[in-house]
Amino acid sequence: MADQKLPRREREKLRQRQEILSVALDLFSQKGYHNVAMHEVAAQAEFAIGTLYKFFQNKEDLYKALVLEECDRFEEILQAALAQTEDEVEKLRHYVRAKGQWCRDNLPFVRLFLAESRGASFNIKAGLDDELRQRYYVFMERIALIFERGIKNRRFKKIAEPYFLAVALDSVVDASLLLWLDAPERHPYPEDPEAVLGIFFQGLLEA
Amino acid sequence: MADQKLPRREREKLRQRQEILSVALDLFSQKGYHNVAMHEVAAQAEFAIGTLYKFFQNKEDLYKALVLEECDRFEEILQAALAQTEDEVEKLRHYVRAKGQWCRDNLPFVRLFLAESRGASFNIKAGLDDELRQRYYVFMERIALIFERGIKNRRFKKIAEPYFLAVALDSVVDASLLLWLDAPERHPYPEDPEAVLGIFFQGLLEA
DNA sequence: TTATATTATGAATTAAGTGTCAGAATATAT
DNA sequence: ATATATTCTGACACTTAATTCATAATATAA
Repeated sequence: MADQKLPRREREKLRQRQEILSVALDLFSQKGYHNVAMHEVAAQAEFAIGTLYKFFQNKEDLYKALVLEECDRFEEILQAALAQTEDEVEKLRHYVRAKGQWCRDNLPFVRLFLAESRGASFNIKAGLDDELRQRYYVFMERIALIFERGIKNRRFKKIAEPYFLAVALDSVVDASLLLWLDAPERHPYPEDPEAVLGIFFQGLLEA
Repeated sequence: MADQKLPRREREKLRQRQEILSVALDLFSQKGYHNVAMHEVAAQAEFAIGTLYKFFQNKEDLYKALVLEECDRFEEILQAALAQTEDEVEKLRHYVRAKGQWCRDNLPFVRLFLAESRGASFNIKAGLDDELRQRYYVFMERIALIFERGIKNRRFKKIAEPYFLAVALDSVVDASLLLWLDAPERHPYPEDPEAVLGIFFQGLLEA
């Protein structure tokens, strides 16, 4: 971050912006986008409403900024995890572990995302949905590439299309994290990525 | 349905109720719950607003009725599919096929569900979310039982806990249907349940 | 046919929440 | 210290949409 290079005033502003986003994330994730009034965000962040409108054109704009900036960070972390090794199996392990870790570190956002992300409810015009879906597809292509290379290498059998394998793996990771989120006492956090990957690596059918 | 036993007036009422629910489903699935006004539902269904409030206490109540009744039908169909055979592998095939078929037959509801179901946005107090989650868990237990029996039978290797296998399978089915929904030209409808089940049945790793 | 009961109607009420803007507060420049 | 520019403030205007209820329409009974 080049924050330090900016004049004091600008840095101050950035901090305020972050503060607003952070408060908004908390409130949205607790009560849902539609049940949070701009007044509430303002009050909680200790600004006047008018000030929020200095930073964000409107409520939707605030929400978009929140989601997109959070997703940027998420993607960076996953990229970094994938870059750690060349080995296909290891890449998958890193991916699963990093995704889990990030979710653990960003619970409020995860909750918000689960609650609102698919939300045609107010995103239909916003186009945020499309942007996120697009990003998701692009990322899945990356994971698909790992499977593809693994298949070329003869490390993997081609039990399905690489892209479908990617989406399937990702959705099982989500499912395992969701179980943990919903009932941590019954489904402890899946520390070991093998719990998920085992399903893909080993076949279910007895020979 | 015992509709025929009811006096004419009552049957008429039931039909009206269905009509309202059907219109509401269409509108909600197209524009999202929050972007549909009761006025719109009334207009589309050719009733006065007041009439809607004869049938449903309020908007949320209407939505709940819609979702719960639709889910009832869904569950019935899946139950029926599972009851068709005793063979574990066949049961899984029937399940995957029936779920896909139902989704195909109920696209508007599927869209609505994807858009709103997780929605803490307005369900937090409604408790609908909890009810649906509960039902989901109960249903997953049923699928888990299939895996459990298969493991006991030595038809399946125990590559993971039965319950987790159930949730994983279900989430991969969802993922494959979602791909089709989002981009039917690129990801054709998965007619053959083996496309999904193959991932579970065969292992990915080369021996 | 007339009286009575039931049901449907939609204008009016109420509530909630977004976004504006004139003026207050604060910062910067001279 | 004063003038000027910038930023912050929050009361309020305005919109939107849920719900109510007095009245009209319709059905049923006598």
